[in-house]
This record gives sequence, C-alpha cells and structure tokens, in this order.
Amino acid sequence: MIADRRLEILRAIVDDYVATNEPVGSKVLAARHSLGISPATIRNEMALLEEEGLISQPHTSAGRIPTDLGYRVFVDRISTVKPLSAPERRAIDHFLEGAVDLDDVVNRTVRLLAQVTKQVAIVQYPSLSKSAVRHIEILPLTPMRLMIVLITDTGRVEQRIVELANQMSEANVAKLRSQLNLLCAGEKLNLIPNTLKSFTEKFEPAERTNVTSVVNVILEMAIERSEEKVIVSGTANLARIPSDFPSSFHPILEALEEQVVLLHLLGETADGTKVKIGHEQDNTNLQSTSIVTSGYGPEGERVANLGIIGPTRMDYSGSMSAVSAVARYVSRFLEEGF
Amino acid sequence: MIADRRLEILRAIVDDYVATNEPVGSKVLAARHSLGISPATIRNEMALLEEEGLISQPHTSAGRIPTDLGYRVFVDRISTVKPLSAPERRAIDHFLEGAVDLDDVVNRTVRLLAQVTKQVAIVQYPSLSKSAVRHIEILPLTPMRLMIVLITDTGRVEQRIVELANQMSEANVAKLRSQLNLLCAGEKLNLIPNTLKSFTEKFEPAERTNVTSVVNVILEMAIERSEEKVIVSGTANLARIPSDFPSSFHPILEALEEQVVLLHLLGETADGTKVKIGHEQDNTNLQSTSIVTSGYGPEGERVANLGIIGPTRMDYSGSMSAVSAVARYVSRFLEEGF
DNA sequence: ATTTGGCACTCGACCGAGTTAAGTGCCAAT
DNA sequence: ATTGGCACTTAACTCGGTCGAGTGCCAAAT
Repeated sequence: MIADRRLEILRAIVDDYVATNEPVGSKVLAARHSLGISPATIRNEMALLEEEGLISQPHTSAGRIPTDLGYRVFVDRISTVKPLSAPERRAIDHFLEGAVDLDDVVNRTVRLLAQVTKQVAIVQYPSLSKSAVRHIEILPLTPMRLMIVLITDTGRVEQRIVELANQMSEANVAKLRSQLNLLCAGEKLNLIPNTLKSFTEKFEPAERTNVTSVVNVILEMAIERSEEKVIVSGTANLARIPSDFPSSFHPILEALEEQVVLLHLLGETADGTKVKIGHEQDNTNLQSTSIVTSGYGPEGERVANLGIIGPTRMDYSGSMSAVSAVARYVSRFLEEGF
Repeated sequence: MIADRRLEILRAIVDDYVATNEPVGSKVLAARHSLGISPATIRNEMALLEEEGLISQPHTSAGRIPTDLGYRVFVDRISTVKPLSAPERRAIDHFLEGAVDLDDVVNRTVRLLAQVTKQVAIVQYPSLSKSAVRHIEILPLTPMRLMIVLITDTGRVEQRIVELANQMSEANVAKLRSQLNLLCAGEKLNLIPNTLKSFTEKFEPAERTNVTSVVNVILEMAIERSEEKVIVSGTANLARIPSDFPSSFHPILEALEEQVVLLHLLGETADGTKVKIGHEQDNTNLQSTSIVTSGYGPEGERVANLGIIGPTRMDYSGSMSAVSAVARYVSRFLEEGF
C-alpha cells in the first residue's frame, strides 16, 4: 500500500523530470499531479526514496532527479506501454513499402527509428552467421580471376575477387559453381566450414590449388565478417538538447563510431525489448546514456538487433513501444522475403 | 612590396589563430613571429587588413581573427603545401593493403581520412553512372522470381529482386543473361538506357512481359540510385574542441546526415583539390565550416569525390595535403582494379 | 615618409558581496 | 499518519569594481 504510493511518486518525478529536464521539488509535484497529499508528505516519501537510492539531489537546495536505479524501477515496475500516436503508427506501417534490397531496408529502418524516437538509432545487419546460403555465384572476370558472390536468404550479398594460380576454364567454373551450390544451398552460414571441410579433396591435384583458393574466400565471407555491420542514424539528435549531455558528448560520438562498441551495445540477439540504463552499461563513455534494443528477424530466429540510444533522461515507454513496433514490422517484412 | 608584408602578417595571424583559437593581438604577433617590425607598425597594417575585410575584431578590445575572405586569400596566395609527416605518409601508403571489396575500400578510406586530418571525412562511392558494366547476373530464386545482380568495373555491386508475371525456364534465363551481357558488358552505365532501348522488341509477346520487367529493373539500377551513396566518418571530431562551434553543432550534424546535402557539398567531380570556406557555401547550416575536396578515380576519369569538413579555423595546408594524397592513393588503387 | 614609443581609452573577463528563490528537513499541531 | 510552519542551505543571479589585453592616434625618431 505505502509502497504503491511511493512508486506513484517516483513515476511522477520521472515523468516531470523527463518533460522539463529540471530537478523536481515537492511543491510543483503536488501541484502538477493530483496525488491527494500535501508537499510535506511528499517530502517524507522522497526522503525514503532517496534512502532506497532511487532518486537524488544535485545539491542540497535543489529538487530530486531519478537515479539510474530509479529509472530501472520505473521501467520494470511502473511504466506502461504507451500506444504510438496515429502518425507514428502510420509511418511505421508504410516505411518499407517499395524497399528495393536489404541495404534499402536497413537504411529506411534506421532513419525511421531515429525520426520517430528523436534519438540515435542503431540497426544491425541481419547477421550472416545465422542466415543461410541462398546461392553462390562464380563469375570469371578473366581466366585468372574470379568474382565470388554469396547471397543469403536474408537478402544480404557479399562479393570478393579471387586471383587464381592457374587458368580455369568456363566449364570448370560452371562445374564448381553447381557443386558448391548443391552442397551449400540452404545451409546455415556457420555450418559452411563443416560442409566444405573435405570438399577440396575430391579434386585432382591440378585443379585443387584453384578450388582451394575459391573455397577459402567463401569461408572468409561466411565467417570472418559475419557479424560486422551496424549502421547508425540520427546522431544529430544527441545535440538537440545540449543540456542532456553537460560534459561534452565527444566521447559519445566517438563510441558510436566504433562498430565493436555498437555490437557490444546491441548485445545478444533475443526476442523481446531490452533496456540498459546508464551505469548498467560497461562502456564508460556511454554511462550517461540508456539504450533500448530489440531482436528482429524471421519468426522464431532473431538474426539481428536494432535499437536506440539516448540520454538516461528519456521517454522510456515511448522509446520501447517504437523500438518493438519497428522490430515487429521489419521482421514481418523479412519473412515475406521481399 | 608593402602588400607582401601585409600578407606575411595575415599568414602570421592565421597561423596563430589556428594554433591557439584565440584572437591574436599585435604584441604577441611581434613576439612569436620574428617579422622585424614593432607592434605599432603591425597595428597600422592590421588596420589596413581590416579595411580590406580580411580580418576582424570580435570586440573593440580584442585581437584580430581572420574572416572567411582572409582564409580565402590565405589558401589562394599564401599557404604552401605542407609535406605530410612520416607517420601520416606511412599510414596513407598502407591503409588499403588487403582491402577486400569496394565497401571495404571506401570504409577504410573514410576512416583514414578522418583520422589523419582529425576532421569529419566524407567519401562518395564511385558514381555508378560514370562507371561501366562488368557483368549482369540473373539468378532464378523460384520460377516466378529472379535476382538481378549488376557488377560495375569500379567493383560496385547492386542487386534487386524481380517478380515475374509468368514462369520462366532456366534455359530462357540463361539465354536472357547471355544476351544482356553481350549487349551491356563494357558499356557505361549512363548509356545503358540507350543500349537497351529496343531490346525487348526482339522477343515474342509471350516472353516479352517478363523480359520487360527484368530490363526495367536493370534500368532502375543503372539510373535511379546512380550517384546516391556517400559515407561519413569522424563526426566525433566536431566535438573535439567545443569552442570551435559556439552555437551548438546540432545543425551541422543534421546537415551531415542528409545524403543530398553531402553530395551537393562534394560538388562536381573534377581533378585537383578544392576548398570552400565558410559563407562561400550555400548551406546555411554549414557556414561556420570549411570543406576541402578532391576528385578521385582511375586516371583521366574522376568518378567520385572525397573530402573533409571542419571549422573554418582549420589547418588548410595540412588538410589539403592529406586530402589530395589520399585521393591519389585511392585512385591508383582503383586503377589496379584490386 | 615610414616606423616607433607613449598614452589615453575601450571593453570583456574576473572577482566578491549581497540578494533572491527554490527546496529541504524537522517539529509541533492536527 | 499527515500537515503547516519555519529555520536553514545553497545555486543562481545581480551589481560594482578592478584588471588587463588590445586598440587608435599622435608626436618623436629614423
């Protein structure tokens, strides 16, 4: 009972602080929200909330602001799903119409997300290792030089050039192509090394050098860069309200340029929407920010993540709704295989 | 003669201001640079420079800072090519070693440029319309669905899915592929529409619908998105010295997220290194910045641009050397066709 | 005729004291 | 348990004064 009221006060503090960006005191709290209690009572409750570490004072004569822990309690126990506004809804329902390839899908998604949430958006490309081979194409550019193109069922396309040690006839190229496709088509990428393990052995020594080169390149494509790609949009939103990041946001921008950091940030792919708040994050450069992420991808197998990053003082319900709505929509789109 | 001395003073002012970021007065100027004249004389000259609009005072009792026009005179008439430092040289000579595809080349380039110049780097993808078709690949995904892959001689790869109205046999796909390649291989992309103009007419009506769909998609790839792609790196450098952009750099970040703006910024592709300073630019959001750009691409045909953008108060000689060195190096690399 | 030292003047930056206002914690009364 | 009242704290703001960097101008020196 009493705890309930205290949480209600915490919610009010979070709401107000997110809206105004100013420490909130007992008086305005009583005025703005119609909790049926006096400022004095609120003060008592606030003292307790502070003891629990959910709110704090910048200085003695100021109002309270939520701590990271306060926000955590807010998202876990208090915040409700905020329905998206009609225009947001509409934007999300149509932003992928006419998308032309995977690049296009990812780009549109990251922009939409940034625009809707007014935060920095991050989208990971469907991770190669969790997707499957749709087709392997081998094009002879010159007799000594092939282009290998790997196409996955998520629509991602990777290509490499490979230099051969010896000439290779068109016929042999065609044979190699069909053999590789026979073996690999439909296979998950992370299983490819296994699949191709003894592939070269079947070839007579004369051909084997070339085949090995080709296979090595394919393995490279399948493994090495498999999770690498992430794109970011809306960095300008960081600077929208300068006071959000009092100590320059140079470190934040820096962190956002590191693919590794971003991938770590997005974390494990999984169903559902996750929130990381301030110091809950490892990266010291980002401890004044929070991230909201969600997995996406065809039903049942979440192949990648997307999310947003903003000041800890953010509209969590709104961001969470937007992130999960977009994730759902992209997933559906990918299932249909555009 | 006298003009020479005045320019010498301008150079000193620019150098000092770029180094210290503080308005520079007559006294320190006389002290730091050994021009053989007294502060009083310098004051007289500075009054003249101010009359000519090359320098100005933030307020009456402050030193002088160069105006945009001052910087313009500086780069046009005064600045000399600054040789790159040994480590810079070394970085530039090796950063593309082991680059694996065009994406990789462009990404490495933009990062290197940002790192070397400590500014925001911008690299345009080799523009499709100026490159030529290397190969068109058509893959049947299902009997009603093809994937079209367009590969250019600059290494760029575009792919699209096309839905067919009627089924199409493997044999017909193969025929179509070889016909298209026969016609298009080696052809400049901007000439493709012309090349394929009457292509569909040769097909009997039953096939024509499908062929038309395919051709349309190819035309789309060749034309519509032809100049579109630009990538940016090092935005964090904008925030390195907060005082560089006193009035928040939100507008700058915003501008840097607009592909259209960036393309306009890079301007016409051409040989040589170009500089745009402050208000010489159209975009009002960027009038506190300068850009240094250079064309790149295989000998004789500059297919794209790259450059950097930073505060008007920047090291112009250094930036220009770096930009043109990188452009030269990438060009050479592309000529070899990795 | 140019250069220079000297000097009065201007104006932002900095400092410290005083005032204000927001907000708290605590206590006594309800 | 809640509330009104009150003393206390402290950042933010205002103000007058001082300081110093820098200028423009003039008269003397070269």
